[in-house]
Amino acid sequence: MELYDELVARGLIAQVTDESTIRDLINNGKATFYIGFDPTADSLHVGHFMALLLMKRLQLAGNKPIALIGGGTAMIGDPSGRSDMRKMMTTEMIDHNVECFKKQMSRFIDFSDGKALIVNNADWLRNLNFLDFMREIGPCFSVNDMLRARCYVNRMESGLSFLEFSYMLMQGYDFYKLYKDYGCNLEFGGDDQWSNMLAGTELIRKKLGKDASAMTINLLLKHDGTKMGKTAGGAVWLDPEKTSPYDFYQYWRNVDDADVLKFIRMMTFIPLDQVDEMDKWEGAQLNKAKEILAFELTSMVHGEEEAKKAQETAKAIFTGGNAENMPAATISADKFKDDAVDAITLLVAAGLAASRGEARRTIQQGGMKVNDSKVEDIAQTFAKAEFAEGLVVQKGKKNFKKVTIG
RNA sequence: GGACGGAUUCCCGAGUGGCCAAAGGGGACAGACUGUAAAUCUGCUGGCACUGCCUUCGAAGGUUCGAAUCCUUCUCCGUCCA
Repeated sequence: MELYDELVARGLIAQVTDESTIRDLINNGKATFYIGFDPTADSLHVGHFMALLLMKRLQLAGNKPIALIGGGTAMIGDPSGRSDMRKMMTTEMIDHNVECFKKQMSRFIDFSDGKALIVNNADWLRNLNFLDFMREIGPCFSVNDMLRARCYVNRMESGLSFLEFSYMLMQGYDFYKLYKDYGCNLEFGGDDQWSNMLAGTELIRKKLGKDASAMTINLLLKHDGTKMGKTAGGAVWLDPEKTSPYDFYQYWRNVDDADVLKFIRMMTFIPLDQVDEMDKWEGAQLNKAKEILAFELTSMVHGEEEAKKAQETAKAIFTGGNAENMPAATISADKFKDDAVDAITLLVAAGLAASRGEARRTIQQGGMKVNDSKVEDIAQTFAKAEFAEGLVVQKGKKNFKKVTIG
C-alpha cells in the first residue's frame, strides 16, 4: 500500500490543499516537509509525539523532514484553540527548551547525512526588521480573510491582541522562508493549524508564484472529544524524568475501550491488516489490545528494554505479585517516632497524597493498602523493621509505591 | 481618550455585611460493581496539631465588633463610542 493511502487508512489525514499533488509528492519521496514545534516546555509531550511519528513515516518513505522549532514564534504564542493569552516566555527559557527538543527528536528521526534538518525560526524571526517585514509581507495578507479564519473566530468574542493576531503572518513567513532556503514544499500540522498553514501557501503563491502544499493531521482525540495526553498532573511527557516509562506505559494501558484501536491505528507501525484483525476484538479481549498499544508506544519512546520492564512491573502489580521494578519512594528516618510511622505520614511520604488532609480522607474511605492489606485506621502505624524489604504502599487501585527508608 | 460591565476555590458558576472554606455543575480522587475499560451508585474535594486554628473570593489600602460582599486607588479583561 502506498504511503498516502496508508495515512488515510490510519485515520491520520484531516485536510489537504490538493490531494493528487500531495499523494504524488509523498509517495515518491519528493517531499521536503516541515512540522513546527512550539518550545513551550523543556520536553516534548504526547501531542508532539504524533507529529514525530508522522515525520518518521514520511522519512521512511524517502521524504525529507524539517523539524521547525518555533524559538521565534514562541515569543508570541499561537492563539489557535486557546481561550486565553499565553504567558510570555523569556528568550533564555525558549533557548533552553529548544535544546531539549533537539535531543529528544533525534530518538525518532534520523538526522544523519542531512536526511533531516532541525531549524529554529528564531534565526530569522528575531532579527527581522519591522518595517522590512511589513513592506515585504504586509501587502500579501487581507485582514478580512484573516478575521474569517476559524482559529480567530472564537477569540473575537473573548479578545485577541494584535500580537497574537500576527502569529499567522509569522507562521506563514516560516513556510515561505523554508520554501526559498530549503525547497520545502509541504507543511504538516495539527488540524487546529490549518489557517496558519494556508497563510504560508498563500504567501508563497503571492511572493514567488509557486504552489506549496499543506496537510493537517487529525488531533489525537478521545471518543468524547477531549484531548489525549493530559492527566491531572499535567501533560504526559516523553522525558523519562518527567513521566517515567512505567507511568507512560500505564497511561496507554488505561485508555478507554472506545479509543484503543483508533490509537493503535494512528500511532503504531503495526501493519494495517493486523490492526483490522484486532478491530474485531471486543469486551475483555480489548485488554490485550491495550497492552499492545502501551508496549509499542513505550518501546518507541523509551526503548524496548524499558517497555518490557514497564510491562512486567504492571503485570506483577496487577496480578497481586510483588514487582521488582515498582515505582519507588523513600521515607526519611526522621519521620519515625519510636521506630514507627503512622499511615498518614507514610502515604504522604510515598508521594501518593498531596497533603495530610488528602491522605486522611483516602484512608478514611478505605483507599490505602499496605502490603495488600487495607489500612483500617489513620492511627495505624508501621514499624521501622517492616521497611527492610521495602513496604508496598497502595492508594486506590492503580497507584503503587515501594517505600524504603532513605 | 470617554461611558458602562466584569475578575470567586482545579474549571464553569452562585453568593451583594455575620448562618461563608463559600450553593450547584463539571473534573479529579476514593469506595461498590468490573476487564487496570465504560456506564451507574456512594463518598469526597484549601492547609494544619481537624468539635479548634490558619490561609483563600484580581492587587493594595480603608470603613466596621465583623468584609467575597461597602468605600478608595490600582491591574487586567469585555462591550459600546472615538
